[in-house]
Amino acid sequence: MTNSEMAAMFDRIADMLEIKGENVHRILAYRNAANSIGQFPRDLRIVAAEGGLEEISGVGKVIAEKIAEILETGTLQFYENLAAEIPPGVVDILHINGVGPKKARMFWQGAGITDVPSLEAAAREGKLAGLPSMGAKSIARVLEGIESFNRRATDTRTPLGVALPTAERILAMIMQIEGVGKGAIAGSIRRALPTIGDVDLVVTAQDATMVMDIFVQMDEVARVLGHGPTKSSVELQNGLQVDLRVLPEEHWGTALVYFTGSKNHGIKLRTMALAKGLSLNEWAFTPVDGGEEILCATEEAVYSQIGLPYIPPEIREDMGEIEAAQKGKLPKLIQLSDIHADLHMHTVWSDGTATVQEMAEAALERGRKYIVITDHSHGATIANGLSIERLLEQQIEVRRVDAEMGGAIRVFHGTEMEIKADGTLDFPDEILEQLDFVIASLHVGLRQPRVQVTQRLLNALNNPNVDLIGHPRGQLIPERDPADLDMDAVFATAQKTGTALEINANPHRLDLEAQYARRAAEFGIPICIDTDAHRPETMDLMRYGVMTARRGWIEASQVINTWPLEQFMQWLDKRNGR
DNA sequence: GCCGTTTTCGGCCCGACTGTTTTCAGTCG
Repeated sequence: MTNSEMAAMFDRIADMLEIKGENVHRILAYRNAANSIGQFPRDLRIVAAEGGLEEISGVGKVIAEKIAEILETGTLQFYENLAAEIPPGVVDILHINGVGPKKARMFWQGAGITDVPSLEAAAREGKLAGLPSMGAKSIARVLEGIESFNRRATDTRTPLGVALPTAERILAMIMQIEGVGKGAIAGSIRRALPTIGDVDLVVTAQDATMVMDIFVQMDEVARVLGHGPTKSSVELQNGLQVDLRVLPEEHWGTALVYFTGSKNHGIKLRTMALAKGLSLNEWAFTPVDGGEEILCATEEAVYSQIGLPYIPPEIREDMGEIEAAQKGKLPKLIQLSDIHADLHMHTVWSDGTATVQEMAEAALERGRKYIVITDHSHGATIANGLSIERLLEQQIEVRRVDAEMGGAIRVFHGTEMEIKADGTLDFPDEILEQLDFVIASLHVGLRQPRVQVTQRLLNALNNPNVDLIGHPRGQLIPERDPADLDMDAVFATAQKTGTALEINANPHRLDLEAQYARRAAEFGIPICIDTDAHRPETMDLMRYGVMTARRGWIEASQVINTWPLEQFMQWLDKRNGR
């Protein structure tokens, strides 16, 4: 069982305990454990063998024992017992917007409703009307919630690459409204999660009423979920939920911290504030023994009030950032402006849409100082991969373009080579030696058993001609889970060989994802952030890779393609034994 | 169920909006 599958199991336990009406703090404990496990970058089997499960935040004696039972037996008796007691459809009902544990339990035990279709039928046939607190409006709300539930039944979360542009468009529209001062995208988009539950926007205005009225009447709004004086929520036609908060400007700092989250980061800040005798919310710090409120117009002022330096939003996950801040050991995170190169892109030679020349010019326009042309190898038949003959032919063209660019941008020749299903590489060493830069990637056999798929990656790492592993885990967001890789073995090998690992900036990949990138960088493994562009415009997706790297605590010096050209060439020379 | 510069027991962050049992519980973030 993977970490994310185990996290899902603990989340489902929390759901079922909620329906049973268990103690809220016990439920929260399962949720916190699920959250920690889901973000944990190491294989729990190894951690369990080392006896270190209880060192994971939110995992105590009881949950550690449950993890061990899952690892040993493949299942958990506690979970099975709950699942036997509570029909699975009742847990689905809990996930309908507007239905919480109390109503889910009431529908089940009060009316014998055990799945979403029968809830919908009961609502339409008027059978909910007799239940407590189910007036006409509540019934209509349930039906709307079911409609939305069915629409997002396949994937509940939206890729960052879809949510961020939508959020930017809507925020820009709101900023046009008279009286609006500051505005920002907050929540999980600002923290750069690879997938987003809903869009959180915060703006300042002295009079929120007009802002709210315009917001809920936007053209692309499908329905209004809530419409209050400081907070409104809408669902867009594309299914995305957008929450807007409006506050006067003097509350900007506290509001932005509050709505950026994460929840656990915020809880820790509020707990620290309480230790100083201050209650913290989105409006202000309030002394608990009375006295004047302390307003913060900036986020810096909020952190300063708690005695901390500013913490960048991407690492606000309660994953050690507060402790690092206390010790003055926060990383100096990479920025988009640090990027000088793009080392993974495709052209018409394989499955790209532009020529070598056009890609070089597009990269130059974007301020890149050097690039590598890395078309697919012949094993990637579906992508029109290059034979050895075509690869060598392409090299002549790349050299010509490089010369013609006159030094304004350097254009290197490389490949994105298949790691074949049998574990061998697609080009022989004598060919690889003629290339400037070699990426090896998994595209096939991603569902192979753990030992087999891991060994293929280790084979590639152990080849001295391979400089970079492209999108190491092989996930596609949101539709394909990563390969079942032993990442501890991958990191140990990459550390030994000095091979770089990629953060693929394409929002459908974001691979390595942040928690693995963070661990790789801790191992001293070089990181490379690439767009994997198949057309000139997709070079603009670099920002998603940088956001992911920031979320992984990564500094510019750890990223190859922030280096000046000379440093990059020295690194290549050293790898090639020159 | 977790956790500790108040604590190994007794706490566990905080507020907005909605609908309804009209004074507050349920839901959400």
